[in-house]
Amino acid sequence: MAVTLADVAARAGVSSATVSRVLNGNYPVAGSTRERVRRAVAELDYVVNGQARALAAASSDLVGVLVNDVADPFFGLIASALQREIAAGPGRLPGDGKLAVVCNTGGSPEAELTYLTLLERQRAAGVVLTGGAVEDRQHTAAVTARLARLAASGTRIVLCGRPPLPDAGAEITTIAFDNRGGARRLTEHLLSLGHRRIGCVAGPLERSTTRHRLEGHRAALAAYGLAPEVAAGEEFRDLPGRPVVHGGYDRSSGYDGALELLRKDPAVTAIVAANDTAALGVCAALRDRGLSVPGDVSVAGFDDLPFSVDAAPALTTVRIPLQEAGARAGRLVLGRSAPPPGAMATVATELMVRGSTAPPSGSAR
Amino acid sequence: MAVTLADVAARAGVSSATVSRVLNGNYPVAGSTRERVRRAVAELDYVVNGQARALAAASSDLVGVLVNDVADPFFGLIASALQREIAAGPGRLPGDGKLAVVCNTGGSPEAELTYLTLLERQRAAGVVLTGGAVEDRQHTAAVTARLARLAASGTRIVLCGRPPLPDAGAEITTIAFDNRGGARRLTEHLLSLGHRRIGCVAGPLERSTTRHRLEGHRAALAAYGLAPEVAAGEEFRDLPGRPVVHGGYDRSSGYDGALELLRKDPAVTAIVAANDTAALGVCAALRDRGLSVPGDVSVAGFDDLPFSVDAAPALTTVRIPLQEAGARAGRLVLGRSAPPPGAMATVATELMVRGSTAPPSGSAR
DNA sequence: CTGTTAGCGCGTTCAT
DNA sequence: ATGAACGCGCTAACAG
Repeated sequence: MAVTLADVAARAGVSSATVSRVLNGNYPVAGSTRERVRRAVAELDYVVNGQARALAAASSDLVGVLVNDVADPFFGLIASALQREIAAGPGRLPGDGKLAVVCNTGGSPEAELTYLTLLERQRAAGVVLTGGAVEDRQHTAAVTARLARLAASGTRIVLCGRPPLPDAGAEITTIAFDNRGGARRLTEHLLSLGHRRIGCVAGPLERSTTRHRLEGHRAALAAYGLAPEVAAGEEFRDLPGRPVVHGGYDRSSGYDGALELLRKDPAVTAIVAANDTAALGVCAALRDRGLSVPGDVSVAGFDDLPFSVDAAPALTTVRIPLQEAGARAGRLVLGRSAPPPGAMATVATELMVRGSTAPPSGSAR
Repeated sequence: MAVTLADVAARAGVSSATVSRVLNGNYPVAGSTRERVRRAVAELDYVVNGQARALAAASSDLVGVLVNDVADPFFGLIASALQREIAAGPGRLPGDGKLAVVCNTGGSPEAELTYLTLLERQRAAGVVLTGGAVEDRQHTAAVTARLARLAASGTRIVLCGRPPLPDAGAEITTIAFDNRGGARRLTEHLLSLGHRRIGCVAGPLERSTTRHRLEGHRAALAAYGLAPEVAAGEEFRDLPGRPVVHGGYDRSSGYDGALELLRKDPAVTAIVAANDTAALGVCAALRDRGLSVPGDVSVAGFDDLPFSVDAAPALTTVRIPLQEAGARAGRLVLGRSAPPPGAMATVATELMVRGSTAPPSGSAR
């Protein structure tokens, strides 16, 4: 069996309480005693039992990080920055080191709830939910209820890259991404280049990120008099000459979406993709159709993932400071930094213009 | 405070032991009693305390997955497949659902040991170490010792994408990648195209993956009479006309490495990169130098990550079935599938020839 | 089938 | 400054 506190105590000739005090350093212990205990710990290769400690102290050092897709660098970048931030490191207290638990929901609402249960069961110190939320009334209510309970029991909750949950109380801090503004600037960029027939290969339906990006897109069109303003909650339908199709955030969704878009409107001169990965698929589909980018069709992505600059041509996209956001979420979930006013901060996004967008071929130069 | 077993028991008018039995379903309970307990659980929104359960049952449902870089899709793909495999799912027993804890070591030996301690403290059900190992005598010994102790205390250990640890006993199962064979076939491909001055922008020094890929590279050269066989353990030095530089697995390392390589030997006609991400950096550096790929210089990557096919030109690379390997590691760490003979399996790698490699410009066609 | 009784390993009183 | 004793919430052995 594993070595326990009592073993160490026996070896050091003290009581287990003393060993506990030495280990946690939160109580005065005589120097010589401390030394003896330290030696015994080393000699026995003692490692505290996390569950016993958590049970007795009613606290744990686990921080859950829910992501929609670990294989997607979007989440990887957030998670790695977050993990770096909360791990024990030089210049930080040893007990401060929390263990980030990256949980892959695959975008499934059920998996999300399952993981929240698991984390509640583990009495996690904190939970960070990253990326777009599934906007289903019932699911939102279920998540809200679970998070409220977690928060009530002392678990710190942070939302990173998803909209705030107004009904959950003020205990939940939100770091939102300005997807709407970024999308708007992106479409404005295309419009200013002269594009008028702009298609969207959007993300999954009912995902908050998808909705926000489409809202920004529509706002830009509306500003050019090309689309009616869409009231909140209203659905996004195709407009003549401005088709929209939905898919996932992966390359093949982009590929298929582009083909579908071309079927709907063969005359589009620009395509806005759900994200950079999908944009690569869009480019591939266009290439396979014999269309050049940006000669025949301009293509834009979103997120500015590291590989975007190496695509052919380099992708025009919208940069989200994912690492900064992840690090900040880490500080917030530890309580190391104070929540922003209103428990909510929006991180700015930045338009990155590169080679994949250009004036439409028929435009006067 | 949180609802406890006793609360549920009181509410249902039974003993806590009965509630425990209903929850775990590992003991006969009368149907009517079970129903009453179920109702009480639902009404009270009861969630078991994981630590208490783990403490009492001396087991936990945590599986640690150590990765060198969560932001790198190489690890993301392994981790997501693994997590999918070990999570509770349809057609699996509910208690079977384990929680994968993705731990980001950043390639740091200290972080690796820290996480192993943390996982030991949590009495993890299993630990999977993925990706190349740091080949330092002392560190290897430390890791081996820790893993041996973990294994002895019942934690299942699986190595995925790193070489076996011979001294740790047979309890540790290894899924190795055939980096050596893949690298060899890759360099053979370049040689057969007519390249003779081939540079390497290799991975970090002392990383097992780096060593294996370089060994394969050298083996191919040797087969063409272009390099002396290198004895095991011997260092890799430059050969005339076949320069090697070391860096990380990121894009900027590839970029810098390519520039350094060109300084060492401006006449190289082909460059083998540490992985696909670095290869993109290599291509960018060549482009910035006014060299075309593959016109002036051929470039090859490794891993065949999803974006490789969309690079310009598409990358010739070596495919590793990362998802299959991750899923297999998941099954092994759960004990759901039997270890291979010798506790070690090697997954094959496959050469993917694409547009980034071509005969050298001066070659007779 | 169900209740009672002991711990699991540790933190934390309360004494000393 | 140190030790003894209790309890965290749950499972498992033993009765009944």
